[in-house]
Amino acid sequence: MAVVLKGNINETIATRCTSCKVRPYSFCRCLKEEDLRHFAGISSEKKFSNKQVIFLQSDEGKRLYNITEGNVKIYQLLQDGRIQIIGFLYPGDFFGSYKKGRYNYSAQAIGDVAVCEFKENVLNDHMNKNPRLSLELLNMTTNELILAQDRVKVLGKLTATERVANFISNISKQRARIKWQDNPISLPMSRQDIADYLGLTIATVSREITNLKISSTIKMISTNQIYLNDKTKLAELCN
Amino acid sequence: MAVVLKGNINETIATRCTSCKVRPYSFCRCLKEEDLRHFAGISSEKKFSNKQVIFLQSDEGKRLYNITEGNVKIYQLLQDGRIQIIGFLYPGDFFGSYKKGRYNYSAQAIGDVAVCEFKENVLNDHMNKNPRLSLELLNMTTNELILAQDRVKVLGKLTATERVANFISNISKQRARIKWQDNPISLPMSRQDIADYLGLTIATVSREITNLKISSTIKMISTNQIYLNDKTKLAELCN
DNA sequence: TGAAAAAATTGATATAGAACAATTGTTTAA
DNA sequence: TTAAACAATTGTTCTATATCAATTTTTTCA
Repeated sequence: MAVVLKGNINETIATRCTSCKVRPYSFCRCLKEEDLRHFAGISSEKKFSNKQVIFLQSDEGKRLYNITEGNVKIYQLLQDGRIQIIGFLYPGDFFGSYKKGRYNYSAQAIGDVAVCEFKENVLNDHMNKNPRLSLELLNMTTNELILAQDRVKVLGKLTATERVANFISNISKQRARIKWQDNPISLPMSRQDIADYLGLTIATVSREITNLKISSTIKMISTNQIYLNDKTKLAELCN
Repeated sequence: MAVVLKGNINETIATRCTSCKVRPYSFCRCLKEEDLRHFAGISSEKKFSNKQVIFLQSDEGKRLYNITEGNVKIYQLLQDGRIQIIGFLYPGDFFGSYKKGRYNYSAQAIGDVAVCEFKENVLNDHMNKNPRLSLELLNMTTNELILAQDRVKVLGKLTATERVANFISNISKQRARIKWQDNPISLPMSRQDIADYLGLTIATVSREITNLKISSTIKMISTNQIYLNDKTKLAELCN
């Protein structure tokens, strides 16, 4: 926490953006230092606590978000209460896509969360003036698309064992990407969330985790802390 | 076919683009008439026949495609031969996303297909000069992302009945979007393809179609031609 | 046109994972 | 610190869909 001011010290005007720790992983990384002041002006910071709703699928889609702290789950709810978690998002992830004015999913905080909120029309204006920004957002959206397509494969063809192995392996990789400790890993979400994400039930997820323990592919440090004992074995189980 | 020349007749220089019938549905719709000549120069037309491979997942990802005619299936192959079809693409659809230089899926023609092929670096250059283009491609990619996320829900939570109903309903909607006849609809792909798309087996898909016939929700005109008898009932089955 | 091949349908059986339920482990807060 | 509430694990049974297999229908091409 003491290093937060690093880099600001010699600047006349410090903004949220100039000291933002997730900028290297966010779409705004393409902006030049001199653009940041204005950019900070078109967004506002918002905070959410565990289980707080950021928006619902039925809300009018007018705002877009970038995570600066914590994790967010995005999910679709069916009429009869069935839930499908579309994704668990990390710092630097951009979300809030909508169609015909409605969001395509609901979004909820997992633990404490901070986001940058953008008004859709203001951000669009800014992208028109800053072509680099739309190109960067295109790159990020393309990456998200690739992730979604991989999830289609997971849910369409993989067995329960493969899904859970994949899940653990991906979390480790995801954490490495944003320079977090990638072993042991902590799971910020509940077993129910994991089940709703993988298209399984709690019981099946729990049994598969038990199997991974038995084969000593993983070791549980606590319910939500997993040490990857044997990454090779884990990779083999992924498919 | 006689109408192909319509609109070209008074132009000094006709290009593929000026007479292109899918431009209203493609990312290039944002270009001005005077840009088209140059744009036609940076792409080349390619044709494929049924089951011909457009690219494999293992190929070096350097080219991007826009469908001008026919349907394309994109799919991922697992080591042991399992296949998951990620999507069936239509005229106007853009594809070829890749990560770390490799495509994220393989692409194969269904029936006769024509595409515009772009070299990735040339298209990128063009987007830098034409910011409208990256914004348009961002919009299209966002829509694709929304479709992929809906597929996550279908494969993660819907029953076989719901999946097949959804599939038929979506094809009808998709056809309406590009101004094709939306009832009856024709299915350009085989039952095996439908199964690999929905995460089911041929047998299950066949049984579900039979059920839809029995409940007279649909009527089969031929194996690949379906008349939607009762769209309300079909919508109810969707979830 | 008609025989061979391929695709789709339908039937019988098996099974992965769901559903339901009981137990154990972990937080929470008084 | 301890009981109440909640979350996770484990056990048992059930079911939706897979698998295997036999027809039937459609397509291909000689």
